[in-house]
Amino acid sequence: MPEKPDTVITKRATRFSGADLVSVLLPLPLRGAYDYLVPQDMTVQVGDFVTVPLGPRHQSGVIWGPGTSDIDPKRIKPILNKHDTPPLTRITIAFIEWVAAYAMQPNGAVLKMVMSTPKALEPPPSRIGYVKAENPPEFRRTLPRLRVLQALKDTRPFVAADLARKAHVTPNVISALAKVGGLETALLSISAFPHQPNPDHLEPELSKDQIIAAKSLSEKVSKGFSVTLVDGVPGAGKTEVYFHAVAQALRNNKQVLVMLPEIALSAQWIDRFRRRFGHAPAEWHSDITVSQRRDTWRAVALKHARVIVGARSALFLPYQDLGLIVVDEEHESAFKQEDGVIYNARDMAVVRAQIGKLPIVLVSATPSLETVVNTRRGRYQILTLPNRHGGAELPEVKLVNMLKAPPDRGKWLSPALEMQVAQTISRGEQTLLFLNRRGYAPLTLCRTCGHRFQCPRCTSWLVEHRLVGRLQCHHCGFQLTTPEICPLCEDNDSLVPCGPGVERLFDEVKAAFPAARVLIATSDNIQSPKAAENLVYQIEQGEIDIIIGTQIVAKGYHFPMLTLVGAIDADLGLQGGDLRASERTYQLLYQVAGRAGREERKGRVVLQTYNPTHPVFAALCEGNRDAFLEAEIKDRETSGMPPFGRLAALIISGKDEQEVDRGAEAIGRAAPDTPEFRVLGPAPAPINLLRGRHRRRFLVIATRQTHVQPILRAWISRARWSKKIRIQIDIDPISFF
DNA sequence: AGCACGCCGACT
DNA sequence: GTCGGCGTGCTC
Repeated sequence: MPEKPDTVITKRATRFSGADLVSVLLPLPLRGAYDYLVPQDMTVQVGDFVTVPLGPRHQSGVIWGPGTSDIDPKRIKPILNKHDTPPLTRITIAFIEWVAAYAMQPNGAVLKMVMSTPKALEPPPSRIGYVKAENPPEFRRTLPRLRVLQALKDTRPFVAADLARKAHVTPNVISALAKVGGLETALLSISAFPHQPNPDHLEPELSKDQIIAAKSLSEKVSKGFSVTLVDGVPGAGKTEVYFHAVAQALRNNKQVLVMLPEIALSAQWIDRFRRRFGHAPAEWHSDITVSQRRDTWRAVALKHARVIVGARSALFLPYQDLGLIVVDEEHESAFKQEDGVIYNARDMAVVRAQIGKLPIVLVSATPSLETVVNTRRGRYQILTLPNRHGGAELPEVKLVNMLKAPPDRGKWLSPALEMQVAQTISRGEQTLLFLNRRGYAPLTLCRTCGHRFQCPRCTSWLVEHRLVGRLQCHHCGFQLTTPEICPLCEDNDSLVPCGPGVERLFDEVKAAFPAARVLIATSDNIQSPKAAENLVYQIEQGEIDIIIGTQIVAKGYHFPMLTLVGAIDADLGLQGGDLRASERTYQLLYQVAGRAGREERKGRVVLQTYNPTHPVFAALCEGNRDAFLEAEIKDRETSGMPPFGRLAALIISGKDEQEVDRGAEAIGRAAPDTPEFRVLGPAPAPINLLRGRHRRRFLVIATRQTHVQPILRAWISRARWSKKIRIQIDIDPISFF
C-alpha cells in the first residue's frame, strides 16, 4: 500500500519566454527530461504541450521546469511549437512524478501513459459543413435540391451526412448542389460531448439504508481528500449510492472518474448510468476507436467530458478539474497493470485523490483485505449496505463433496448438481455453470507415448480450443492446428483431452439436457461491448436456459431469471499456494454466487469441491465473511505479509537461460539481507519461460515501515550483469507469475 | 520508443 | 561479392 504522497511545493520558475532554457519531459523511457531553448516569440509554462526535435524526428512532450543540463549548449535545440491544448495541471504533474518514483520507472514512462494519444494534441479535424450560398448562381432547382435548401433554412451548418438525412436525399445531391454553387462550405467544430450527464435527470427511489449512505457520501464530495469504502452485498444498490455522489460532484461543476475492472464488458452499467443521468458518460478503454480516443482525450483535457468511465488507464487522462473518483469492484485484480509500468490502479487512484485533494470511493461486495485493514486502521471510512434492495434474499449455498459423490469418469457435473439443473429448467428458470477454464481441455496428451503438448515459448500446457480446432497457449498466444497424429510417436487417434474446459462442459451439458438452450460465455466469444450486449440481451429475453461461463460472467450482471449457480471446480483458485489464493477464491465464488436470485425468486448456489473443509467454503456456506476475513487478516499479520508487510518482486529475464542464471546469481550475491528487508531467491518464476524469455525471480519481504525503493535501487546499482538481461521491478506484486 | 550503426549468415 | 538479421547505443 502506497505511502502518503509528499506535498512539497517546489519554488521554481513556472513561466518561460524567449531564450530561456527549459527542461521538456518526453513520453519515452529516458533517464530524465531533456533541455530545449524557448524561441524568441514563444512563451511557455510548466505543463504546456510542445513539439521538439529529437534526433532526426519530431516528438511531443511537456514543459517540466527550468533547464538543468550541463551538456554542451551547442547541442541544445529550440522548441518547434507549442500546442493549444491546455497545460497539464500541477496535480497531474505531481501524480506522474509520484507514480514514477513508486514504480521505479522514469518519469517519461509514466508520461507516456498520459500522452497515450499523441494525435489528440493536434487541433481536432474540423469537419466541413454546408450552409445555403448567399448569392447562388443559376442552377436547376430540382425537388431534392429544394428539400436540401429547405432543411437549411436556419443558418446552422450541417455535415453532409446529417444534411442528407435531414432532407431525405442521397449524399450525391448534396455534393452536386455544392458543386453548382447552391451550397457553401463552413468549418464545423464539433464538440465530442455535446450532451452532459444531468445530475437531476432521474433520481431513483432509494431504500432507507441507501439514503443514509448516499447522503453521507455526497457530503464528502466538497470536502477534500477522503477514502470511503462502500461495502454491501450484491444487489444492495451500491451503484445508486455512489451515483448520488457523482451527481453532487457534477453539481459542483467537477469532473468525475469511475473506474471499472472490465469496462468493455459493462454495457449494463452504461445503461444504468444513462437512465440515471440522461446521457452516456465518456468511455475510455482498449475497445474504443482511434477517433473516439482522440476526441475523449481532448474533451477530458478541455473539461468538456464531465464523467469518464474507464479501465485502469483512464486514471492517466489529463483531467482539468477532477472532483471525485469511484473505483467499482475495488478488489479486482484487473486493476493491476502487469507490464510496462507496473502499478495497481486502485492504489494509484487513492494517491491521485490525495494529491488532488478529492474524495475517492472504493466499492465492493467483497472488499480486498488491504482495504478492510485500512478501514480498521481508520485510514479509510466505511459505509455498509447490509440488505438487498427490494428485499431479495441472499442465495443459499450448498457444497457437493466430490470425494463422496463424484460424477462418472470423464464427466464434471455431479449427480446432485445435475438434478438441481433439471429442476431449475423445469421451473423455467436459468442456470449459470461457472468454470474458470477456457477451451475444451487444459491439457492434451498422447495415450500411446505420453507426449504432452506444451508451449515452446512458455512453461504452460497448450489448451485445446475445439471450436476453432487449435491448441493455444494462454500466456503468449502461440497456437497450432490440433494435430490428428501424435507429433512424437506418430500414432493415430491417440491424443486425449485431460481435464475440463467450458467447451467440454458444454458437450456434457448438451448430452444431459438435449432440449436446453446452452450458451458459452468466455473472453473468446465476448470480445466487444456489442457482443457482451447481445449476450446480456439473449439471457434477459429468456432465450437461454444454461450459461456456461468463466469469470467474465462473475461481475456485475443482473439476470432476473437466473436462480441456480453451480461452480464446477470451486477449488480451482486455491491451488498454487499464492498469498491471496483463498481471498481471491472467496471473492470470485461470492461474486458468482451473487448472480443467483437477484429478484423475488430465491437463488441457489452449488459448489463442487474436493476440499469441503477449507475455510473458504465454510465462510461461503454460512455467509460469514467477517470471520473468514478475520482469520485471513490474522494469518497475514503473523506472517508479516501485506498489508502488514511489503512485497516487491524482481524478475530477471533473458533469452539465454544460462546467461539469465548467471545474472540472477550475480544480482543475488549483491542482495541486502536484513530482518527489515528479506530477499528470497533467485528462483525460477512460476512461469519460468514466458514468450521465449527465461525468467528468475526474487521476492522481497519487507516490514511496513521500510521504504523499499531506495534499497532496491542501491541493490541493483551494486550488482553487475550482462546487458542481454532485463530486470523488471514489481512493487506490491499480486500475481506471482 | 524510434532510428542508425555495425557486425555475421544465405542469396541475386 | 551484397542483403539483411537484430544487438547496441543515442537522442537535449
